[in-house]
Amino acid sequence: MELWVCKTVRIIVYILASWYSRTEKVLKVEDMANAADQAYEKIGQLILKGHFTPGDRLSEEELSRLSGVSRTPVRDALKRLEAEYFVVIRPNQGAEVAIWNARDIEDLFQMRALLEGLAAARAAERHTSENIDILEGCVEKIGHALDQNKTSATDVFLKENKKFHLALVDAAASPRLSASIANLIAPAVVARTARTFSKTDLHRSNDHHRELVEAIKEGDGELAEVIMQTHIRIAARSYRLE
Amino acid sequence: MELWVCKTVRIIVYILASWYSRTEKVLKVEDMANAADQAYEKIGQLILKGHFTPGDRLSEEELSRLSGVSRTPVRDALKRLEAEYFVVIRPNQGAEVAIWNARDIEDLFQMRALLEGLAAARAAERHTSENIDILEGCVEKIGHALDQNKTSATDVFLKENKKFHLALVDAAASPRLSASIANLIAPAVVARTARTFSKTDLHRSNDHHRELVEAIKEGDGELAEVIMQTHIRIAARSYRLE
DNA sequence: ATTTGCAATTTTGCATGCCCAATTTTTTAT
DNA sequence: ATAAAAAATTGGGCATGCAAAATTGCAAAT
Repeated sequence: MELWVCKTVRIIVYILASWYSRTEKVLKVEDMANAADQAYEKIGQLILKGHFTPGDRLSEEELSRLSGVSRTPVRDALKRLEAEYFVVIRPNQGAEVAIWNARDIEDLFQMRALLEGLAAARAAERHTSENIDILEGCVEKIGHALDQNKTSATDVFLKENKKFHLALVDAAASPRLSASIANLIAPAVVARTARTFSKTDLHRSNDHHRELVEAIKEGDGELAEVIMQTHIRIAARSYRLE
Repeated sequence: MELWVCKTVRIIVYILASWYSRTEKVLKVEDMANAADQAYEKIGQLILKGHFTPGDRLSEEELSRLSGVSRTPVRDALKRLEAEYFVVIRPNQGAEVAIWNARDIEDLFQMRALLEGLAAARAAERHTSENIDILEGCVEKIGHALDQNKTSATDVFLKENKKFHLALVDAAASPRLSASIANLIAPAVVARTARTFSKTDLHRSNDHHRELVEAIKEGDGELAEVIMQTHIRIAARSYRLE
């Protein structure tokens, strides 16, 4: 058993960068017709890739050139990024990349734990059978991928994990809650994009998922809430530890 | 004692409309130079006054005429109102006044309870002496106003209550948390703008405030958190009962 | 009578030009 | 030489014109 732990492959997981990743969002939008979306994606990528670093000033004209659209959709994009705490806009003084400290990250994870916890509780009260099917499907697929010791397990985990969280928030049937949570998820990427997760971490994570589905199916909102809070606070801990 | 209860003046309190009221916001902004702010205020007022009712379509051009500014700042205003859940914007299909049901209101109060609770906990850890001075000043003034049986007690309560909550969120020293909470507070106005509060309710509310300040001064974050959650959930209950 | 397709109108989304506010630089006076 | 004031420059805020998408109305066919 000890041997097994030693053999555990420490997989590099771009956990937060791909969890609810921005690149995924690109793929999800089929046509990419909107100029504003285009600017939003481009600016987000520039920040994530490090072309702009926290504190850098973001000139509308420069962003307009870089993203290939005019200043109007760039302004829209900056507004969206401000809502997601990626940038800070001061009236008449333009925008700059938001600066993060340990406190900010801590607060964000706490906010996520509380709100996603509430979402889990609501999901327990309001779920449909379709919601459950999706959630169980995700748990199933991750479990199956982890049982086989393939390297693709990571990819499956990331994909299905994202799907799971989105489906759970969706099951809460609360547009405002969904919107608030969506705004909290992206920014964690800014401070640190890569994390290492052990296979045991992935197993434990999926155990949480399984427990969540059980609680939701039984309609036990309080239980679902605390499981979700635990789930996210553990993720926050891994995030903290280097 | 029974007599006293009977004599209790049931004060009409535009509790939520003035708690963190929009009209107050107008006064707070000195110059009112921004066209976008102007549009934001005007549209908000039109919704609150009932000129637009939930589900109504909001044409940019019409709003432009009504607010006296061009369509660009109107669009900005609509974006802000969307963030505050006042309106819903669908791509290429314009904006409409958000429709609320009991669930939505319930969720909003829950979200407020959780996030303002977190703010209280953080305030307990991060407060400065200036924060405490402001908080104690508010409690003091409300207490004094309630002791004298003047009708102006209501006005004092509304003003200082608002100040108290803003100061507490400010003491949490978390910009993201402040922003999220700010977005949650305004929309409760939409569904119901007037509430009746008894004098005992006002007393109890200020007792909560007093307890909060004590917990924060002692650095007891957990206590501050549950007090704040209780405080808001009780407000939500009064809100529910007709 | 209901539905489907097409056209006309309405309305949003985007580009661009102008104006004013904020910042920086230069000049002048002490 | 330093500080204050004024001028210039940078850049965001706003208005408006144009193009594309959606809604609506009408007509025709099933």
